[in-house]
Amino acid sequence: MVNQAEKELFTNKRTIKKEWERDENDARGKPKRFMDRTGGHTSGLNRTGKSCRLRWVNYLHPGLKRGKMTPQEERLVLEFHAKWGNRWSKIARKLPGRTDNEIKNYWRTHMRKKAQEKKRPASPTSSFSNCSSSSMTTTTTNTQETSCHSRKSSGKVSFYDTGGSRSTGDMMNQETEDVYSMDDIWREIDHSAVNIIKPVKDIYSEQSHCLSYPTLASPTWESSLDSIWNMDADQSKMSSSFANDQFPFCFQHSRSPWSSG
DNA sequence: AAAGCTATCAACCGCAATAAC
DNA sequence: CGTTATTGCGGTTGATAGCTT
Repeated sequence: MVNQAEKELFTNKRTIKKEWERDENDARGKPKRFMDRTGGHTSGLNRTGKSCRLRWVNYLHPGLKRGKMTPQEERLVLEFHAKWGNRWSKIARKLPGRTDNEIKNYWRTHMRKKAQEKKRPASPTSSFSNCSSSSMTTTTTNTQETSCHSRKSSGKVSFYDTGGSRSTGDMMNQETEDVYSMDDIWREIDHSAVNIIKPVKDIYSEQSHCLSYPTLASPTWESSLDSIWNMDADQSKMSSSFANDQFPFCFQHSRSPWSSG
């Protein structure tokens, strides 16, 4: 949680450094990596505007939830991933307080776990170690569309890219030998999990474009954050205007507050 | 207690799209 | 209208905490 004084540190880019110094020993106590390998402007910081922005979005944002995913959230991630594949930002918009990065990380861990368990000799209790094992949902078809969407240009193949029937690169081939393939995982999910859980739509109205979560990290920010998390893919096009509306304190300049130029 | 292993998650990379000049 | 800067995104890496042996 970032208090008012901390928020105000963002009022202009010059204060970011202060915030950074303060944050250096933040609650988690983890040392941060301050290397900037992008070679951009750093404004005396070992940070670019870009990395500042990223850190705000993924870590410092007062509306972010902390802690483990709830069973509901896990379910939602699975549901929406089945729908949209690796469209993490889109999924994140449906999960108030969660970032695409967080969801991505979760998914990666999650799928790795699944892969490992699956790889083990068939065990009758084989499932995810958490409740999400029973929360897998129906379709896998859209994952193909997904992977088309991901990595438009580089053609890299991700470990956690659920891949579908996409042509597999070297990495995937390797995985077939070393690790349980994502295709297999999805097949497994298909076979085992259909109808196990109540469809997400029954829990949260999709029409609302957002899940009305009972708690947000910051009540003060709730209303504004709602609109952030409510943003749909198309709405996100308006992100620039959102920036001005939601974070007036940090967007005093017409250009980005993160830029150091 | 120490070493090895695993899980977690913040941050980096690089590309594309968009905005500002 | 071209150039440059910024933002958004998905993929990936690596440090570290915590667990196991």
